[in-house]
This record gives sequence, C-alpha cells and structure tokens, in this order.
Amino acid sequence: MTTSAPPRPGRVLDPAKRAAILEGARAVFMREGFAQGSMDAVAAEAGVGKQTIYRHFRSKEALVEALVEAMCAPEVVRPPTRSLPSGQRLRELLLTFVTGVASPDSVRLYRAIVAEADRMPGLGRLFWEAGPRQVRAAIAQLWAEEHDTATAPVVAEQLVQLALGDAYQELVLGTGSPKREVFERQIDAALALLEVASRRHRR
Amino acid sequence: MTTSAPPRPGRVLDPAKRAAILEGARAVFMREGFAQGSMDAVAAEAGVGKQTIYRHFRSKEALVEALVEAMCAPEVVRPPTRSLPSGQRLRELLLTFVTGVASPDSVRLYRAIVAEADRMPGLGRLFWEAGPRQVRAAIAQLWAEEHDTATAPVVAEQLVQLALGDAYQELVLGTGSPKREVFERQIDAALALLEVASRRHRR
DNA sequence: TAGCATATACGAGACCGATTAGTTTCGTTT
DNA sequence: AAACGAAACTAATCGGTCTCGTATATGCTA
Repeated sequence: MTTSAPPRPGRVLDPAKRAAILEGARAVFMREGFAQGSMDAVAAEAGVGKQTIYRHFRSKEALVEALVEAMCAPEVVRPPTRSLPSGQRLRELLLTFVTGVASPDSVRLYRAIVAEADRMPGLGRLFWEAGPRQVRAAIAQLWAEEHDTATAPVVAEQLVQLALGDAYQELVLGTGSPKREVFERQIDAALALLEVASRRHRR
Repeated sequence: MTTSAPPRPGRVLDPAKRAAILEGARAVFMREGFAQGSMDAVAAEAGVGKQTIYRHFRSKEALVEALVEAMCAPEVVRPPTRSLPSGQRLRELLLTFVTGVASPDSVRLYRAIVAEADRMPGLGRLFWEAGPRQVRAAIAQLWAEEHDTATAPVVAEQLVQLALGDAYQELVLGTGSPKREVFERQIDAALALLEVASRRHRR
C-alpha cells in the first residue's frame, strides 16, 4: 500500500569518491589524530571538495566512525593452515596477530580511539568487537582443539596479554620500537607458561 | 667578575597559586582531556586570572608537562607490610597497584598521555619511568625474595600484564566498568599460573 | 537507438559562528 | 615594582553551510 517514492533522476554518489575520502581521512587522522585532523585537510588529502565529503558523510563524527569500521574490518583473523604441526599453529596465530597489532597504523588507530574514548564511546566498542574480540575467539578455539575446552576463553585472554606484554606498551606510549624477536620471546614464554599449567591441571 | 644583577623589588610568584593552578588543571584536563580542556576553564576552576597562569607557566604545553610530572610522581609503590604471610604480600601488592591504576583519574591520565604520544613523546617516557617501571621493580623484588631471582624481572612483567588483563582494556577503551572482583580473579589466576611454573622450573 | 531535459554530484572557495591560545589593560594588592 | 583578578581583545582554527560554474548519469520521448 505504501507508494514507492518517485524515482529520482540525476547523478548518483560516486563510490570511488567515497573511497578516496576514506583514504584521505585515514592519512590525515592517523597522522594528526581524530581531534586535530581537520575536514579541510581531509578534503585536500583526498583531492576533493569539502562539500563532497559532507555529501557522503553526515558529519565529521560519522566519517570517523566509518573510517574506524573500515580499518578494523580487515583485522578478521583466519587460523593458520591446518598443515602445520599441532603445537606450531597457535604460535603462528599469535605471531601474525601481534605483528599486525604492532604495525604503525594499527598503533596509531589504537591511540586515536583511546584518545576519544569518552567523547565517542561507540568507537571503543566498535574496535573491540571487530578486532581484539575476534582474535581472542580464534585463539580460544585453537586452544580448545588442542587442549582444554573449559579453560579456553580465559587462557586466550592470558595468551593475548602475555604476547603483547610490555613491548606493546612501549609502542603505544611511543617510548621504544621493540624488534620482532622481543615479541617472539614473549609469545614463546607465554605458550610455555600456559602449557605447563595445562598439563598440570589435567593431572 | 660578573656584576650581580640589580636587586629586583616587587612581589614574588606565589607557590600557593601555582599549586591551585595545577589542581585546577588536573580537574579540567582529567575531565575533558588535554586537547579539549581550555586555559579559561583552568583559570576558572583554579579561581585565578588567566594571566596568572601564564606568569607561572610559559604555555599550555608547559602546564600539561608540569601536571603530568606532578601526577606521576606520587605513584611510588611501597611494598605491603612485612607482617603479612609470605604468599599474601605479592597478592596485596598487585591488588593495590591494580586498583590504583583502575581509578578513573589514572585511566584518564593514561588516555591523555597515549593520545599525545607522538606529539609529546617525553610524556610517555616520564609516565613510564614514574609509574609502570617502578611497579615492575617492586614486584620483581618481592618475587625474588620469595622465589627465583633470575626470572624475577620477566615474571614481574607477566604478572602485571595478567593482573590488568582485558578488564583494564575495557576501562581504557571505555567499553565497560569491571568490578573489583574481576581484577581479583585475574590476579589469583596470574599468581597460580606463575607459581605453578616456578615450582616446576625448580624441579 | 538517439537525443533532450533535469536533477544531482562535483571542485573551488567564500562565508558563518563558535572556540581558543595567548596578549593587553586597568585597578588593586603585597 | 611586580603579582594578582577581571575582562576585553587579537589572531587563528575549525565544523559546517552556501554559492557558482561545470560535469554527468538518469528518465522520458521520439
């Protein structure tokens, strides 16, 4: 019964422009932060009129949300190939996760989200659901396959914390640039710790 | 040989005013963040003319640096009373540390420092040295007394990470307000984990 | 299938209102 | 003589809107 809205002729919003705007926003906001980065800067970086941004995004806040969503999306974790020896798969998963999270862009994204945590609480949840939560789920599943199902969720949490460790804090605080080997050491220590405890728990 | 500068009469900068300004800055910046908090707001909060702030601090940046330094300083950790049973002292230390770090003001300070990590890299180091580093040292010493000296530093790192855990991430990201019991559970699990491994390591 | 009309996207840039770091002024206090 | 409170003032930034001239896709008509 609802009459469909009359077809509205004219040009249509160009998806390529939207992509260019998001790319410009990524460059600007990861360089200067969400608060400091200006819409004029985004427009210039994207090679686009400012009004075009507002045709594609309602406001700066909407643009930021779309950007965070886009930057979190590819963080989906796929467990490593099943061909690896059982014990190595978990190590591999942790290593790829940590190297991803330790990349400059990922650190800047985390910083920017933390910075606006109380002004835009939605960002924090968006980030958590798209990134850290899925990582923990993947790790828990792998642990459940190879060890205990009951303790898998809490073990996954602990593994993530230990794998990131102080080295990640250095990155976030900008006080150092730990090498890959540091993370590898932390991961190996974490796995050793948890597996010892698991064996003991299983009597 | 250098002629002493001519005596300069007049009033002297009032230290009480400086303290009031820092207190006002703490209130404002912890409420609104370093970027959003305005100097006018600090002046009002401190009950002080804006120019008085600029007589005591060269710029907003200088005020922020002084504030961070002041807020980090008192975070010195004193190990708990020796009267406690040996096994409980470590738990007590971790608990007071975590509850301190989980306080709203501490979380906001951490957020603010992370937010400006690349614009003001000195803040990150200042914070790390004054807070987390000392906490780790205190924990390591306690662990060395009761267990192994060689592994104490890395164990302290792991204990801190596990004690904070995902609950602290929720606080930082603003996605939740975990109760004290959550942190207690994380601490107990961490201690159990590390002590099991320690006993095994000692053969 | 070709062509015309139309509504909209687009770039550029002026413009508005609000906010803010920092300065200046003035009368008062120490 | 300089600190202090109060408040006006300056210069700059920024989110968002508006206008203008141009480009382009869509729908209707032939």
